[in-house]
Amino acid sequence: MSTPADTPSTPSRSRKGPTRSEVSKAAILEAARDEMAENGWRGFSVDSVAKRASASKQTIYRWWPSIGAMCVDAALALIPDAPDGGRDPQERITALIIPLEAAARTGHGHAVLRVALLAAADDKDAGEVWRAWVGRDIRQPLRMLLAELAAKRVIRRDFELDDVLEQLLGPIFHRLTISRAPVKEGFCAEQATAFLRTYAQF
Amino acid sequence: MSTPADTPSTPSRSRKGPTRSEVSKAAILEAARDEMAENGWRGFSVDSVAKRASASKQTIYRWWPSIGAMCVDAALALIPDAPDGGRDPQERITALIIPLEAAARTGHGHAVLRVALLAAADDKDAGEVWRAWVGRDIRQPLRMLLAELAAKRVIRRDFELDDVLEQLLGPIFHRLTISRAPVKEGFCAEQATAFLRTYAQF
DNA sequence: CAGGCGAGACTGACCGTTCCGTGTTAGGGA
DNA sequence: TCCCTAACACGGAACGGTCAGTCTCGCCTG
Repeated sequence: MSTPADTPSTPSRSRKGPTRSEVSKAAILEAARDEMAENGWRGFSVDSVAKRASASKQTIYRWWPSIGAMCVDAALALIPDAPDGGRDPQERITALIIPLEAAARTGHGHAVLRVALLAAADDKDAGEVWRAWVGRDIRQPLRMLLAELAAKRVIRRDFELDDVLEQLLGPIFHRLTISRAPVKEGFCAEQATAFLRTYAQF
Repeated sequence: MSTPADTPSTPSRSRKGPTRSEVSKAAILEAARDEMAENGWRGFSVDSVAKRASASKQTIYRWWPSIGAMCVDAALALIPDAPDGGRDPQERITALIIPLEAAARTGHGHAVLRVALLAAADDKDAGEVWRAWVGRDIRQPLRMLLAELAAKRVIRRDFELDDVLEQLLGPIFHRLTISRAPVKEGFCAEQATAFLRTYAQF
C-alpha cells in the first residue's frame, strides 16, 4: 500500500545527475486539482492526472508515496496563509481557520478539499500529510493561543485541545464532505464565537 | 453508476415466485460490517463481502443500488434507537445524537461508521441513504425541539438549522474519519452543551 | 554516468454486469 | 384438493473494463 522511505518527497541534493523538475511537479498538482474538481474521488485516476499534466506516472510516484498524498498536497496549495489575527480572542481564533474557509468558499476549492479529505480519511500516507499540516498550521498555534487565553482567564482551563480542534474543524469538514452545501462567509467566525461562548470564564 | 428504480430495496409482493431471503440479506450486512471493520474503504470489495456471506454478487445488487448504499445500510443497523430525552434542554438535544456516540464507541462501530461516512461522501446512492436517515432521525426531531426551545425563550431564534446540525455532527464525524481517535463517553453531551451555551437566550 | 524525464507495457485486483443451472413459491386448471 | 408451470431468487462463475503501482525503454540533463 504505502511506499517505503526510498521515495522522498524532497530529493537529496548530494549526488550527480539532473534535479527533479519543479515544473513537472507544479503541472502535476495543477492537473490533479482540475481532475479532482471535475471528477471527484472515484472518477479521478493517476493515469488521467499524468496525461493531463503531460507527465509520466513514474514522475508522480517519485514525488509522492501514494496518489492520496498527492491529493492532499494539491489541496493544501489552495489554502492561503493565515492573516495576522486581530486583537480580541475571537478574531485571533478565527484567523487560524479562516484560510480553510477561504479555500472552501470557491467552487473549485470546495471540490478539491472534499477529495483531499476523503483521501486523508482513507489513505494512510495522505492522512499523515494532512495531520502534519493541521498540526503545524492550526493545532500548534491554537495550543499557544489557548494557553495564553487561559492564563489571562479569558477562558476556562478545562478543555481538551483536540476536542476544541474538532469543534472548530468538524463543522466545515462536514459541510465539505457529507452535506456538500456551500460554505458561507463567516462560517469559521461562528465556530470561534461558539467556542468562546462555551468556554468563557464564567 | 447508480442503478435504476427496478432494483427496489423492498421487493413488491404482488407476483409469483419465491420471496427474497431476509437470511441472505442479514448475512450480507453482517459480512459487510466485518469486511469494513477489517479492511477499511479501499481494502473492502464486493467480491469479498459476497464470498464471506456465501452469497452471490447478484443478490447484493438485488437489494441495493450500489455497494456504497449497502455500506450505509450496514452501518445504520448498528445505531440504536434514541432514548427518551429527559426534561432539560441539554438532555433532550443529547438524546438525539447519543445513538451515534454509542455506535462509535465500540471499535467495530467506529471503523464501520468511518467507512459508511466515506461511502456517503463519495457515492451518490449512499449519500442519499445517509441523508435520508439523518433527516428522519436527527434533523426533523431537532427542528421540532429547537422550535419549542425558541418558543420558550430558552434559546435565541437567530440560528440556521443546518448550521446547528453541523455543529452537533461535525466533531464526531471528524473524529471518526480524520483524526480516528476514540470517542469518549459524553462526547455528544459536550456538543449539546456547547450549542446551548452558544445560543442561550442572554 | 547517475538519475531525471515521458511513454507505455504489465500485474494483480476490483467493479458492475451477465449468464447458468438449481431451487422455491404463488396462482391457476383439473 | 392437488399438481403444474411461469416467475423469480439463489450461489457460482465468468467477462469486459478500469485502476494503482511497478517496471522497462530510450532520451536527455547536469
